[in-house]
Order: sequence, then structure tokens, then C-alpha cells
Amino acid sequence: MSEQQNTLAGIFETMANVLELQGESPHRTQAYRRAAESLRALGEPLEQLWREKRLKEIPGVGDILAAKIAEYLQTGTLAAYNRLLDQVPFGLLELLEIPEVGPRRAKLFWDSLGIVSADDLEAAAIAGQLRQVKGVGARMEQRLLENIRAWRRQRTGRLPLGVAWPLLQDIRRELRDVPGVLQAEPIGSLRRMRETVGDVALLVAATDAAAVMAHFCQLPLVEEVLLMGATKTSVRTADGIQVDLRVLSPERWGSGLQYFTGSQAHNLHIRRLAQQQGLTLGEYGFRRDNGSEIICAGEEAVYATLGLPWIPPELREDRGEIEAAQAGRLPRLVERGNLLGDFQCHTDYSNGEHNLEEMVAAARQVGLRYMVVADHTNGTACGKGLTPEVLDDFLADVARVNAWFAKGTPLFREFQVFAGAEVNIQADGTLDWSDEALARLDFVVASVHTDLSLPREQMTRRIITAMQNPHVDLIGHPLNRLLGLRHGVDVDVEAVFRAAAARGVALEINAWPQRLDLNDIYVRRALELGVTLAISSDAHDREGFAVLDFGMAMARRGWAGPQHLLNARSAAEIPRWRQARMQHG
DNA sequence: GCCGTTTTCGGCCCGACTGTTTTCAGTCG
Repeated sequence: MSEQQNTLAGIFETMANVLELQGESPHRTQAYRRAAESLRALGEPLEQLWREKRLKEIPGVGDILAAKIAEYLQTGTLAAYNRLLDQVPFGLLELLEIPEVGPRRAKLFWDSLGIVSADDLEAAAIAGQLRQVKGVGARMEQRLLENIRAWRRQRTGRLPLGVAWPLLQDIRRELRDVPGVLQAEPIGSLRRMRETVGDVALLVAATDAAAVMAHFCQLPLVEEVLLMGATKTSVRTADGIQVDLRVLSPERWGSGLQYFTGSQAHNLHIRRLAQQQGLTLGEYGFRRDNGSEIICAGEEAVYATLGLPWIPPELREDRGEIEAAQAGRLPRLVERGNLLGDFQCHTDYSNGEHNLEEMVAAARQVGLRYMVVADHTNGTACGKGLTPEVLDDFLADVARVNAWFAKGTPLFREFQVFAGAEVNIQADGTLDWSDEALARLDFVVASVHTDLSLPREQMTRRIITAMQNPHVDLIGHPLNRLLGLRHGVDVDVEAVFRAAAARGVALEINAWPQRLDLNDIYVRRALELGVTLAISSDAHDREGFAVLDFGMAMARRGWAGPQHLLNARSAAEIPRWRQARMQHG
């Protein structure tokens, strides 16, 4: 499970922090950080790599760290980590989370003032003691005081993509209107569409950087300007979100965009390739040994200089995309235009806010050609649910809308509604509706909503049993995680994927920002095992279709092409796919 | 601690920004 990967990554990061506090070599601490990052970006389950004795294939993992990973997987603990934790006060590690407090300052505060927690630091700042420390003046003391307070307000860590993306769009719209601005794009993990991002960062191409910065700082959403330089400005919004803006001259746009998009691991790999050609690569372009430059106006030129095709940002995690690019085997990724249908949305037949016609109009507006209305059945604890008793009304309603499109202008004929339901998978794997009722539907989504804490074996059997029901087309939000709230059910993911592939049942990429389930890592593994996937908005109102972009991001980050997704099939193909599945299963 | 077309030692990405400095250290991404 990815949970262990994250925990272990956190352990390695903490070890790096402790080693740094102890004055260890920065390269040694960097090694721990690099391994931690690799663990988080891992393209397949850590346990699997361990079982197959392939831990050393992880970038930045050698003999020693491989042994530590194995020890942790085997025993659930790490002796070296526990030893390190005993060597520094625990609160000192908390200190490192405060902006502008790094290992050097933390150690300095500890050594000179005995500060071992954020509370200590705040007290010392208020008492005016910090300015006595070497390298700290009155201004830094004041800044740190503000930083401690901001950190207390906002210690949630990473920002969900669903929060960061709309904020980015707002800022981008504002900046595009500034005279002299030619381009404005997200950079960093936001451009790579990670499910969570560290902060919101943008790159702007403009001739007059100062004018852009000034405009940026005056945006209504800016609460505080953290720093402002010639090329970079950082602000904090009222919600405590940090937004970074970098401005670059247009002729170096490509180099800057590539550099700041990352990921760190991708760029390190790219720079090693550059070095092999006697080039160094930075944010302003390539430099040859003789000092001459190669300037890239577009990102394509950066990759082309290294003999590579352009690599889509969603792939830039050093998970094999550079090797694929070298071999000319980059995947063709799904694009927004490939998404013809949506496989789960809700109307006021269950807990949706809008009626069928309103949802159809909204779906058409975002360019869809068909959608599965999959209202909750009454077995889910969602309040109002679809019952077999109102099924007649529901089917008549759907038929009426479809007839209306069939009669309309040629343009209108292009939309179709499939009558579906999101049925509940009960603890024993049976469904809350009878086969007779399910047989009347065009499409059946089955999801787990209750009894989320079953033991692994039982949960696995439960989902696989549900897939054996011939009416089930799609398993909704298969792992049931809620970002930042719930880790997801304990289930043998491999077994579920293999069963889905064998039965021909599709698995959902639920695009709801809190779900993103399956996520990129699991998408990639599912595809390797031959599973068909379907992106769903899970829209509960007219605005809900907008999240399809996030589902598509998970698909692209998982290397999915149109051939892997039900959404890329036409409305006419869906019943045929269904029929083939039933015969096959 | 990792890693290797510079291959078992000696490197390790690189530049911006800030504050407190009289030439630079620490932090950040």
C-alpha cells in the first residue's frame, strides 16, 4: 500500500532533518531526502519491489537504504530512526516546519538559547532575545514571529489540487490582462497536476517584470507580501496559501518553464543527460563549457537539445518517462477532447441538487456526448435514494430526454443519457438491489459506502464478489480514500485489479478532488494488469462536471491513453462494450 | 548515502532572495 511508502518517506525526511541538525554532511542528508522523494513518487507498490528484491532500482536507494526499507517492511520499525530521534529534542523537528527556520538556525537557537519548540521560539522573539543570536537582527526576529503565527494558522501541509487549481485560474486571468504579459502558466507540482501541491506557483513571460510584480502584489486576494525581488515574488493569501510568481523574459520562456515544472527527480535526471553532452542546464538555458549559451523559447527546444521529444508535464516524475522518450516510446496520453462521456453523476432522484434536464444541459456545456446518471440507491446512507419503486418514473424520464434529443436538430442528436444507478456493495459482497431491478438499467456502478473497516481479506472478497455479479459494469471509487481525511479501505489492490481485468469490469477514476480514486499510482498499475478504467465526475450539481479535469490528470499521470478509458468510446459503443463484457465474464 | 560513458573515489543542481553582513550565510524551491 502506498500508505507505507508515505510513512517511510516521512521517516527518511525526518532522519535527514536530524542528521542535518547534527551537522552531518549535506550530501548524506540529501541522500535521505532523495530516497524519500523517490518513495513518494514510486510507480509501483513498495512491497512488490521488496518481494522481488528490486529495492535498489528505486532512484537514490543503494545497499544501505535498501536494507533500511527492508527492515521497516519486515518489522514495522527502524532502529536507526529510533536512535536518531533520541538524540534531539522532539520539538526541535517541529521548529523546522516554520518558514525560514532551517537546520542551521534551529541548531543555533537550540545551542545559544536552549529553544526546543515553536512556543520557545515565539517567547524568545517576543522577549527580544532572538536578535542576540548571531546572524539575526530585529527584522528577522519580527519576521520569525509572523512566520510562527502563520504556521500555526495553516499547518495542514499540502494543498489539494481541487483547491489550488481554481485559485491558479483566478490569478492567471488577472495576470494575462497586464500589459506586456505574453504567457502565464502554472509551474511545479501544480503544472504536473499532482493530487496535492505544496504551493501555487506561476511563471510569466513578460518584458517588464517589475510591472507584473507590482500588479500581482495588489491583487485583492493578497494578504501579505512575503518577498519581492527582480524575478520572484511570494505572497500569502487570506487563506494562508502561499503563491509564488516568477517572471522571465520571453526568449527564455521554454528553459524557465521546463526548469520550474520539475519534478526535482526529473530535472536531476535531465541535467545528468545534459552533462553527458558537456552542457549545464539551468533556469535560463543551457551553457557550454566555453561559456556560450543555448537559449530555448519553447520547452520543446529544451528536450530537443538533448535529443528527446517533448515530455508532458504529468509524466515528469522520473518514473521511466525519460527512458521512454529516449526509446521513442512515450505513451500517447488521453486528452480532454477524448472524453466523450461521464460514468457517474447524480440528480435529484437521489442526493443531487439539479434535475435530469439541468444536468444534461451542464454535461453538454462541458463538451460531453453522453452520461451515465448513476443515482444512489436507497441502500447507501446518503439520505434520499433511488428505489426500485420509482425506477419506472426514472426510466421514463431518461427515455423522454433521449427521445427529445433524437427528435431535435442534428446537433442535438449528439447526446445520450444512460439510465444507471450507483448501488451499494454490502459487507458480504451482495448488492442492495435485486438482479431483476439491475437488469432494467443501462449501466451499473457498484461502490462500497458502508462497513469501511473490514479486515483486508474480507474487504477483498467483498469487492471481488460484487464484480462477479454480471450486471456490474464499474466499481466506483475502488479504494474509498478521502484525501487528508481517510486512508482508504484495507484491501489487496493487486487481487482486485487482477479480478477486474479477468472479468472485464471497469474501475473508476473518481474525479472528485477529495477522492481522486484511483489515483495516478494505481492507474498505472491497473493498466499494467490490463484493467479498463472510466473517469467519473461524480457530479452532484451542474458545476460538478468541472472536476473531470482532475480525473483526467490522474489518468495522464498514470500513463493512460484513450484506448484505456471507457470515456473515449462513443455512446454507441458503450452497450456493445457491456454486452462483450457479459459474454466474456 | 548514492553513484558511475569522469566507474570504487570524489563528486553530489543551481540560482534567487533576504538580512545582516563589510563579502556572505541561510533558506527556499
